[in-house]
Amino acid sequence: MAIDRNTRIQMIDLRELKTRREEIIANVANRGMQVDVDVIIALQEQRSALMQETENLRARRNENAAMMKGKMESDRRAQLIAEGKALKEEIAAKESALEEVEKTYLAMAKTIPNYAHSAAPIGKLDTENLEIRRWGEPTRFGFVPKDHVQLGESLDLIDFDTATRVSGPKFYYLKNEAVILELALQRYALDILRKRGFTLTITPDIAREEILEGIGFNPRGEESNIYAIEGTGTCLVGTAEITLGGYHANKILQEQDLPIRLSGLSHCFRREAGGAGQYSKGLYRVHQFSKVEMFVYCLPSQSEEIHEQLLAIEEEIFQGLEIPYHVVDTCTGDLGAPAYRKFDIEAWMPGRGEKGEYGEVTSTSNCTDYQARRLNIRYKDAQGKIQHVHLLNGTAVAISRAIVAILENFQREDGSIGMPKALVPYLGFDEIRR
RNA sequence: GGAGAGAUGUCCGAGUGGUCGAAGGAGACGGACUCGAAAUCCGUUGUACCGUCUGACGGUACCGAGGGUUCGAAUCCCUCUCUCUCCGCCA
Repeated sequence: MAIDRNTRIQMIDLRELKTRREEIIANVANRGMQVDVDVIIALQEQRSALMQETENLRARRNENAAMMKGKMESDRRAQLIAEGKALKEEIAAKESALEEVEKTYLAMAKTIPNYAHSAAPIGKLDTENLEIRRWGEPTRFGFVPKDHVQLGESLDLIDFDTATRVSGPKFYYLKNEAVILELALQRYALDILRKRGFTLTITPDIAREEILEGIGFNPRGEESNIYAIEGTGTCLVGTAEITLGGYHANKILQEQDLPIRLSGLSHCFRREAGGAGQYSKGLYRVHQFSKVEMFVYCLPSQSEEIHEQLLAIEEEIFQGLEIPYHVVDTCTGDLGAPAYRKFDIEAWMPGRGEKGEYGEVTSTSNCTDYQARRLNIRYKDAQGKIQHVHLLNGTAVAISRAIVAILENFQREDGSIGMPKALVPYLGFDEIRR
């Protein structure tokens, strides 16, 4: 019965499936994904045909029922009832056939990724991302620098061992000045966002599975990075992007209210299943961290410009922290299904790898209408036409990774660590020393 | 956690199984009146999908969600979710 309710669950505009077929096929290939577009088109046609047949039958049923409103001879009535019963069976059969086709159609259609920006570099691996800008030079030391794990231990700032005993691997206690540093970073970022017109929020750390799916996360299954909470239909959020995107789910927004800029401070939980490896130690990849996230709802015509603005804010934040970084334009294979274009900031981390490396600290994506379609977030334009909004997200500061960058870049030969000037007012101290 | 009440369009709110996509009111929009405004009067005012000569149109679905009964369900039955009130617990 309620089949067409599910048709909302789509990502790209499926009405464009046939008209943009070549483009979609090329995009799937550029992203290194496997989606058989022609099978989906065939299913779409089947679905449409079955729908028409079903609807015609329903029209006849309605007509038949309407004829029985008044009084009539019992013979006539008995005849109409018999016809109605026959129709009912036909409809049920047709509906279940339709449901079958529809299920497969939608399941496959959901795997089609968003279109990609024409300027996004084409490539499969993150090593094919394009460096578009570099700020500052990698920090040089007149001594052998330590990594943040050593620094955190010697200065009694981070305790991984106890956290492993209490909570498991990839958890940590922040201690002493590191606690103040976390809070200072949060406040520093929030103050900048407030000046840039964002509404500040602290979001729930738990969200419903539908919302996770709408944003494009996969709440279930082996490969899922998400912690599901048994028996509740909810999950621990992987990022406030989820709760900020869910904020206006199923709403029709007013054009004059756009763009809506939200920032969210939340904990972020990642299972990182099977994520052990070279960079598994330390704060870089952990099960729980705090993050200040930016999220924007806007008109389609605004999204590219706002994407640049989000990147500019991220750069402002890291320049204020005096941390050398570069910006990469993420290649098609590394975009993920919802993103149309994505920029990452990778900060210089002296303790990473042999001689220091850049490591991702922020990421900002323009998801165009892809998430909005799933979350059913629309706006009414001047002509009264209802259209999907564009959604963008970006990291203001992921605290754990920012701490990695600060500890490693600001370390001194005597083992103490200086602090970025911009943070001192929030910290109440300008170095960490034992 | 226990007990009870409820969920209808942008909002409030009515709705004996057929005449209900849904009364009435508010709001919004358009128009009349006015120098202008208020008041008054008239009209318009949901979304999605399928089809189409893509234009106005035709059809189907939607009264919290899912299922059932019936020739026919906003209306009857079952399940779930959410909201409110009271009690308990608690930061």
